[in-house]
Amino acid sequence: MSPRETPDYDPAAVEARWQARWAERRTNEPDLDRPARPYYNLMMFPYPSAEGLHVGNMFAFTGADIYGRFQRLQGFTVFEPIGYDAFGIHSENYAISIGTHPAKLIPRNIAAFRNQLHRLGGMFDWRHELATTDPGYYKWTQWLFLQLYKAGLAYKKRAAVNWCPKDKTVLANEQVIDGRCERCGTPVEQRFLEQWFFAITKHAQRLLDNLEHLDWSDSTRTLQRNWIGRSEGAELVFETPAGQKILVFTTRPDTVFGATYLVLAPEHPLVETLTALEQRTAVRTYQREAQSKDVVSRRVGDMSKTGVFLGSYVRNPATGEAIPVWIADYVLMEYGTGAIMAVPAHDERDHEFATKFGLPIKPVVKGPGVEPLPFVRDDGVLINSPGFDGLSSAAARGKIVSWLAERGAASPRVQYRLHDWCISRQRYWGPPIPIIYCDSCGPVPVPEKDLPVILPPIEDFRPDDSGVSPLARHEEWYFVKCPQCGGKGRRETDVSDTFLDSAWYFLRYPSTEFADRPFDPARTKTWLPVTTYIGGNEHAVLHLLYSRFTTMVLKDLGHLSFEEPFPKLRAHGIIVKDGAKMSKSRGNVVVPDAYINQWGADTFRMYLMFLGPFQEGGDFRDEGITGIRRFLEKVWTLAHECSLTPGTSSFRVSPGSPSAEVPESVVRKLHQTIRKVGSDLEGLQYNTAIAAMMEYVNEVRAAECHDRRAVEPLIVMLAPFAPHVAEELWERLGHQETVFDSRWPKHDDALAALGDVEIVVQVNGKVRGRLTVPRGLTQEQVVARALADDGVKKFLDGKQAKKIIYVQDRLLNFVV
RNA sequence: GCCGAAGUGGUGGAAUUGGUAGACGCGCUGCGUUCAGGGCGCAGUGGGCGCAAGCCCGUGGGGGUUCGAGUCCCCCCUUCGGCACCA
Repeated sequence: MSPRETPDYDPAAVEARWQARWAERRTNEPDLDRPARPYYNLMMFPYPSAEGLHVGNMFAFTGADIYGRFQRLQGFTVFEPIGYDAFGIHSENYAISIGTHPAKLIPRNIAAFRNQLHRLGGMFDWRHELATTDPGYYKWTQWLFLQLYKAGLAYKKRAAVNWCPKDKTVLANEQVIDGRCERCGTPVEQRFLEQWFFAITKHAQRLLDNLEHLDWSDSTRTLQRNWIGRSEGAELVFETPAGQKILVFTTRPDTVFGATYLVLAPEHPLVETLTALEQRTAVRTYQREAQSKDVVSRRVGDMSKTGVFLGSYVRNPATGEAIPVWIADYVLMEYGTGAIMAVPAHDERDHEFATKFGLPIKPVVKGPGVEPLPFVRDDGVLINSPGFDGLSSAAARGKIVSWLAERGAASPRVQYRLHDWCISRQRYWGPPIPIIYCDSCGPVPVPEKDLPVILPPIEDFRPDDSGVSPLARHEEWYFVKCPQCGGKGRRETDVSDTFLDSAWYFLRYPSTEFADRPFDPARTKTWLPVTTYIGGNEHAVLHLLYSRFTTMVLKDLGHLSFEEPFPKLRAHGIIVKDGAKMSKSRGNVVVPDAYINQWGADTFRMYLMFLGPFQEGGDFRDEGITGIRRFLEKVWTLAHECSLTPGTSSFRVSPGSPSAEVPESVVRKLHQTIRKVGSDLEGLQYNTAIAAMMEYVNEVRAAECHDRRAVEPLIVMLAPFAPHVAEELWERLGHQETVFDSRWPKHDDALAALGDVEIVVQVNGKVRGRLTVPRGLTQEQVVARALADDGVKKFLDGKQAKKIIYVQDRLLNFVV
């Protein structure tokens, strides 16, 4: 049989053809109402920047798409939606910088993204595309706010906030990196504004506990655990002579006998009453300084201790001694009670402060051995603590708290580092928070029937430094009748945080066509929670925590039947270039479109996956891409060289036993490859899966095997990685249906173990020979053969082996 | 400072989880095809010594456990992420 003429592989033509065909045949549109085996394959949606999808996005989406396509070949009905996280400061700032209105810019960016996503060949169900900027979407973001408001989980408070003087807006703590604005790098200042918060701390313990049962990586769970920051300790009461109680939080109640002074945060409400007359000026000056200090110097920059004595004293509940009260900005109002008992002998910060201001240092814990530090940080044995001396720190903690509790001076307490979620943004490009302030009724939620509160089109959307959102300048929008009494009202002018948009988008995807509900109960029951969520580790904390919180609340309110949205999460790594993160300033940004044009999407997809382990990322070097292209060319040729023997036109999962057409070496390698590629795909180890397919191709070529039964399973395995060329070859091999409606080939362990094995023979752990023997020999049989081997004989040198170690079919070691 | 991850050829990275270190790819070298270039094919490619067979060394550094260590234990160094005056 003469091989057919092999046409050139033209990726551009193949890819255009199949993208059109997928759309035409609705290949990627599963039946959402009656799926056989629903599988919700979710990837983190992108923010549509003006630069277009970057290599990092493509890497992430390709890896997630491969996973979805693989699950489909396993027989699942896979729903793989995509959308755009299009509100937010980043979009708005970019619009400002190029002098365009975001309402014009964003649709343009989305169109460009959509185009790129098509070209990448993802298995997206385009019927369910969404954008958070669509009023049909943010109507329900506002609805979500109202549900939290009604449940008492959304509240307003005046709070010190991070203020970026350049972006002229409040930043969430999370948007402050090293005391600087995450976006523009400007040092952040402190301001006080009325802000909307979500009471996420109410669920801190639940968010922490549930982590135990999630199929997430340990590192991601650890990040969340640290972010929630649970500390166990006690609240102790220190009384003033006038009987006022000051509460402090401590994790070290065992050191209370060593508390020689007390420190309040400068903003602490009791500072006023505890300040002695003669200290009033000094205290006020210090308070003013602390407040005007920007967050950089208070939190990060200058860590040297400052403070002022208030001129008054409180009683240490353990010793009964009067100890001085100070204020210092190393004590933070936001954490604990805003007050600490200072134990300079056992805390580094207190030690520094006490040394600087000449305060007494009283050791109450004896550490093990000689201490290199001037203070003992670690647990030890108590001293100078009447009634408790000799106890270990751990034992003393409980006993001292109980002892003080009897006199009402202590109670156990758990403290979290997590703060409530500030969702207010004094900006334009976001969903308006649906609240109306009425002169007589106060704050009134916008009735659900009046949603969405449309973001009004305003020409000058730029923020100014008034601390008030630009929306306040739009008078027709701003002034509104109170929905309760019909009186004069004004709208809330803050918009909500982008993280709120993305905290529920996965609930919307299956239900995008329903205008009258955020998520359809039947669809939600079928598709949620998300089967597998794949995304970047940069969202390990905030997005994932907020989504978990939102889901939890919706469950409590009866809208959902589950409380964890992402039972299975996989995080991918990042793509670097020349060992450094890609960035415009470094000038090492890779523009992916050029690569797709030059090499085709299939080659590009596979190359990205071959760079390194998906979950770790890798270094982008364009030299390597030729290797993938050569591989696809080889597969192309192999498929065309197959003999199309009549009677074998339907797909066979395996060529069966070795035959004249398919030799043993190919059969064995095929089954090994099916096994390896399948388990690698399940574990997202795409780089080694590709290597395994390459090895298989090398084997088939070396054996000069031209049988379709050796090639068809390869095409199926290749399909998740290079869907276009796989479809093309599948069709050319005579199949009518999409390759994605076929099934993953089944491997047979017996066929994967065909033939002889090589056994390594060692003498004293060093390799001295190799034997090719039939599988399954006993130790005696292998030893006999090994002793006949010249190389082995030489090293045994006539000596008797003291010990022989035999690993079946693998290794034999003589110890002499 | 605290928490986490990682250090393997010229290079990106493999290694059945304690059992042949360097799979697969890139690059490089030689040969072939070619007017030439590219492409493709074949062979080689961790370091040292050697004509060769072969021997010795080798997974950041040092020590240990083991018949056997890239893998486990202890100490140290470096890099990258996260948190950071959180009491």
